[in-house]
Amino acid sequence: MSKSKIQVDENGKLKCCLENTLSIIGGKWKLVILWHLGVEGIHRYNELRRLMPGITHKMLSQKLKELESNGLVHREQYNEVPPRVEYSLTEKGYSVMPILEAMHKWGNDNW
Amino acid sequence: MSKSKIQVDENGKLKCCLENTLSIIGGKWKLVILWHLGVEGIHRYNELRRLMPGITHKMLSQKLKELESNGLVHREQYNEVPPRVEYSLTEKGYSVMPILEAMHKWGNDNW
DNA sequence: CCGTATCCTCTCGGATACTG
DNA sequence: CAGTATCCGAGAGGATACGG
Repeated sequence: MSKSKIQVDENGKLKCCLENTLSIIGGKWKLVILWHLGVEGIHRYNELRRLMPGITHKMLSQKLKELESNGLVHREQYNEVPPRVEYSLTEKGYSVMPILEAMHKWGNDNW
Repeated sequence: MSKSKIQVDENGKLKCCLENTLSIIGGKWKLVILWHLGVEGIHRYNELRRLMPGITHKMLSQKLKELESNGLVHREQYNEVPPRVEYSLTEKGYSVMPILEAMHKWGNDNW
């Protein structure tokens, strides 16, 4: 097994990339949310809740807001009664799919 | 942007893959440790400490032990004076490199 | 040199109730 | 339906001191 192609640009540079990335898509729920939106497309708020039985109201809205402010998720609100809000991935959101695929593959290979 | 190739096998199956993967390589330090060992090869304990200025004694030894018990890291102890311990990646450890590369690339592209 | 043991802080995430 | 507010507990992570 040869060494990786990854090279460090300067002192600590790559480490910072990893930490920056983790700060945006880390935690218990963000990758799962991104996966649902990436694989299945647009979802309403309560659809996402049903798809993630373990998540709480607070976590879902909080993580969606964080993902939106980081430009990974787009929030479309329709002023109807009852209210309707649809979430989808942005271009930047889709760009994390390779990470998701790599993790999914690794999870499959090691279980 | 078309949908991802990821497909869900059954109800919640892929989500579990992600969560299992996260449980092993998640957290603040594990990916950084794997990166150093994967890119630079074998390292002694104190070398790793110097490469990760922020990490504490407790975290480094704790995370190394977890990575070892999960079969990602190999620990080789030499009974000399002073003691010497070398850490390296196992085959399974190297198998997480695609995830690391994907995250590194994403971090670079988005900064 | 390479750790472990304690103790402590602080953030993440959960439960529950309330609002437009 | 789609959230926000408040409170709370557990556990991750840090500082420091001690041991083999």
